Amino acid sequence: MGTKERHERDRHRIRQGILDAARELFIAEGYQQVSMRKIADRIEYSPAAIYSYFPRKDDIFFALAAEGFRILADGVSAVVAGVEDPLERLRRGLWAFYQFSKSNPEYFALMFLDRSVPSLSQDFERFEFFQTITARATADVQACMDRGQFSRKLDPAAALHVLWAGVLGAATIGLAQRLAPGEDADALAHDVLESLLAGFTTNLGTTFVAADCALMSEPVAVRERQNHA
Amino acid sequence: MGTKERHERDRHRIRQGILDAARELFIAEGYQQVSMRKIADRIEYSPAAIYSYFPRKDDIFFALAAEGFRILADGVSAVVAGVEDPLERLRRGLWAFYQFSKSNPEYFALMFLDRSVPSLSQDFERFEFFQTITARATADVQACMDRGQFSRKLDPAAALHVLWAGVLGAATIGLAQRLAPGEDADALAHDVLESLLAGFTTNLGTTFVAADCALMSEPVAVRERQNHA
DNA sequence: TTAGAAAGTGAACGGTGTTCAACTTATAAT
DNA sequence: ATTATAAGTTGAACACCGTTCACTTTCTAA
Repeated sequence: MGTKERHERDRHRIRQGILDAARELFIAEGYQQVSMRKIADRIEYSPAAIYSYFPRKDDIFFALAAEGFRILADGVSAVVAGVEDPLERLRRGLWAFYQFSKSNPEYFALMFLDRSVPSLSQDFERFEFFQTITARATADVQACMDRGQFSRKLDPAAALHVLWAGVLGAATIGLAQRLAPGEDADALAHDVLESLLAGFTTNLGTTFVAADCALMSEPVAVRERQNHA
Repeated sequence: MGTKERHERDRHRIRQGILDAARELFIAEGYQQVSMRKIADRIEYSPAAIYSYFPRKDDIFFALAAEGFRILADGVSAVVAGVEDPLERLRRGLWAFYQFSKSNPEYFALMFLDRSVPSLSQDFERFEFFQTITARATADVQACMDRGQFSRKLDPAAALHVLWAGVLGAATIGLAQRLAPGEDADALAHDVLESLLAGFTTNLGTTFVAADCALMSEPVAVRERQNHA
């Protein structure tokens, strides 16, 4: 009979309980404040019990990041759905990305900023996120090129990365509160996005390969003179 | 007699020793790995002794971040020195910023990414960095506008923030290794920078105020349905 | 020489991630 | 129904962490 199945269901239920507790702490107080003991308190288990569900604390955050990618992908999809113009689709999708950084700052930081969960770098869920979202977005860039809204010299995948990096930077600044007081993070994100899109209409020979990159590479000598007056 | 002065010198010397030890650990192993006890071991004092020089651990990182801003400002200044063309000055300065993120990743993360040292948000040294560097860079943007290299509709300060955000985003992606394998962070940074500069030549009505920002603001509903199959 | 301040320390507090021998519980086989 | 075995859970411990504080040492100034 289905005792095995019941067992599996129970395990899954507890696993979800751990994730739920972790997520609540994580969203409310941030990555640093989530501890195994706090999670254990919340689910009324001992801290050691968690380790049979998640061998390392990082694995919990890996799972949360996977959730984050799903949430982001859903959000972007929802915003883009039904919009015909590819340029407008790009605009809205990227703006949804920025909005995600505002409404889910902890998720955003975990997914794109934080380097203390190294397993995230070769993420699996991120790969799925890339599949569903970037494939569509790359096609949109291509469509913009075909329609003459973008320069035909662009590499669509590279161009998308550029847009992504720009919005990521604006979101990061907004999040880290590294703006002078009075600056508006929304305006910054908007301007970055529009500037990049405007740049893509230009066909003034941007190569989008690392071609003339070497010319700029003369690295800045910074490691010296760390002691000042 | 100068016993008072000697005392002050001694205190300064030990203070520097603490910073040196912290910096070595910090550069070699990252923010997370620096502990008061490790610093104390290195300078052969007890952990408690540090607290009379730096009341909180954060204060050490605040001081390190101040160093970082000095190093960055010097690096950018050195690269920009002697270059006449304002556009080229911007290009080189921003590229130096990107290079800084590669050669001093821990400094970069501490200064621009990390949110766990909240005192950094209202930094004093950062203010000086803004004074020296952004004043000059803003003037360069203005010069580019005057020469017709940039659209005359730009707000120079806002435009500089946009450039900064773009490069920051590319640097962040390079640092967090959130790129698909095979992608080149240098090429990305280069492309972001050139795309933005290209966008600034366009005068297709980018307002650079949060004006039409509201139109895009329809926030993405993401907080629901966090449980999937 | 001595009073007093300054500097430095050891031990502790409450926290962290993680491990492991032991204990309890529930299943499966006899 | 009893027992052997597996699964699940736990308390205690280990080695860390930032920080505090009573105490000792060291040095200066009177």
